[in-house]
Amino acid sequence: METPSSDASAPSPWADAERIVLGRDARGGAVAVALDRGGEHGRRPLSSTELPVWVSAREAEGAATGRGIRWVWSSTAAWYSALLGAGVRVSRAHDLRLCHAVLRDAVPSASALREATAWDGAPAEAGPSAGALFELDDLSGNGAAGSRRPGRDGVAETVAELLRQDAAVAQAAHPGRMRLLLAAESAGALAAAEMRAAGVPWDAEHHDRILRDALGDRRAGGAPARMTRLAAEVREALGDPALSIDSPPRLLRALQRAGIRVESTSKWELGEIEHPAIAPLLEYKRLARLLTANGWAWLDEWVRDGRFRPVYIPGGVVTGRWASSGGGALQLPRQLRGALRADPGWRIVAADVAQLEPRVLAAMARDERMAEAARGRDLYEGIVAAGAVRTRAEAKIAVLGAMYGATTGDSGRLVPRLRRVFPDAMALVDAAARTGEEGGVVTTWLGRTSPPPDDAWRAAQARASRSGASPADETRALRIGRDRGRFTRNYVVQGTAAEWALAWLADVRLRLTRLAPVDSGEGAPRSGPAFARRAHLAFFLHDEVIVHAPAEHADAAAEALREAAEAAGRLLFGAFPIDFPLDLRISDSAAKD
DNA sequence: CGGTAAAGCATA
DNA sequence: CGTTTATGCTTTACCG
Repeated sequence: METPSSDASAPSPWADAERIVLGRDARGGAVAVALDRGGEHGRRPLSSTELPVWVSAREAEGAATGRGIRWVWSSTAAWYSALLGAGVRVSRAHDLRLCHAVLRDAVPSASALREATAWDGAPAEAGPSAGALFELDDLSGNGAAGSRRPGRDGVAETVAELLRQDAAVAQAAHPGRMRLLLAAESAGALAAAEMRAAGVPWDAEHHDRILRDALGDRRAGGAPARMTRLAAEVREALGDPALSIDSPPRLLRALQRAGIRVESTSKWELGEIEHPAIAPLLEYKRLARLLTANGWAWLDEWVRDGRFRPVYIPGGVVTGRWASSGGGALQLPRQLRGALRADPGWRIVAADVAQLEPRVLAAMARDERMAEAARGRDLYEGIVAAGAVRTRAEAKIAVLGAMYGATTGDSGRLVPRLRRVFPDAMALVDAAARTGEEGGVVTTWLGRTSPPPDDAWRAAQARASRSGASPADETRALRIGRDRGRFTRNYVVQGTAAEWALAWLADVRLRLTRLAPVDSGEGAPRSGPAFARRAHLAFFLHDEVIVHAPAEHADAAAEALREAAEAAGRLLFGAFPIDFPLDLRISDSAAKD
């Protein structure tokens, strides 16, 4: 039930396609409602067996006519996971729950939308350990439907919410940009569901080898060999044979008893100390972290049949970045990247954007000099060449300080030099910080809007502005204000970078559908759904995309990644001369050198 | 005993 | 040449 690939051009994620709403009727069965400009024109009940067949047929028709379909549903995590489980893939969607969250904050005048509070909050979704994806029967009311939020999947409510969202988009500050944002957000949800279904190709034996090399042999009922030995060295050096190293308070007391003057057991504080206990202790902590976070227990829980299946949460971070739940997909240590390994006959095509955030800042601010410094490979070298600072290391610290709001140390000292050379870029982040300090909201390039100040901010400001406020109240209000300023300063940059990355991901996803599937048999993936028989997205991490591709399509996949990056830049910033160069690697694994 | 906070560290 | 943004996860400590 593959959707056919078009020969020449990939479908656009942004196209103004025909919309078909999927919802549930009173008995819980699926219903499709076709909408065009004049309104509803056709309604069709679908049994749980008809649904995937019908969706697949409409999708194929849409591809053939060139106009395409945009599927509108309450939640991609629920509806699309079920369709994928039945082997059906779609090109475009509109995820009402995700788009509701964006519009609610971005268009405060859309009161009908704000009042539809059933759309707030988390989606009904399968738990991370459930393993099984959603069943179609859940959508037709026979399964765990009782546990789902009522009132959101109903077809009337689904159509009503879409109309509220259409009205809200029209009221947005920049409706065109908002449409792009909603399409990007929804495309990201499709990609997340597909990546979960396909899984990250994961070599459990290689992972096990990394663990044994680092930790030593596995011991039943105890810590691995090397950890046990390091722990003994630490106890010996501290003269405390019974010390429990895993307990920070006990460890801290033991360190202090041994005459080591530290206030915490953190590695950056310990790193300053010269004492025979320190080296084995730091090594022990490093290994303990590896064991508990990504050790054999993680492998047993999260890797099955050569695939790691993380749970992505699109839009899970206020800035629009994805979050994850279970599996820790967004915190995979670099040490384990080598276990992300292609199937036999396949390749890992890994791409990441060099210095995405400052490039995005240059483009948003229309800062020509900063864009010039960014042209080519390394933005930090460009900043040195522009004369702002003397070395690449200084440039990096200065740029991070500018985007994070550093005020102290070398970072804070270097930021003013950046301000002299790139006044437009700095004015943008400085203004965002000022707005945040004053309690205002800021928006990304496409219009995602930061949350309003929280209760702590309002309470602190209120206390400080009373007559008779103490100096302590004023200091506290100032500090909380600055904290919020650093948040909004970073929000506009991190959020716009997330938009660029979503646009990139969405475009890559559809470009890859141009590549033909490979036959089962030799070179076919070891496991996974039918759509994963061709080059497919395997991993996404803020500014990095990994594609799993048949060896013969690896170069084409790399080209798709490059073309999509260029397209994303043009989509967001038009003709403004900013480029987004990629680090591209084609290899058997995702290990970095 | 169960739920939550905090520490600490991994990622961008 | 620095610790400033956003997260998730595991462990221990602590509270009712």
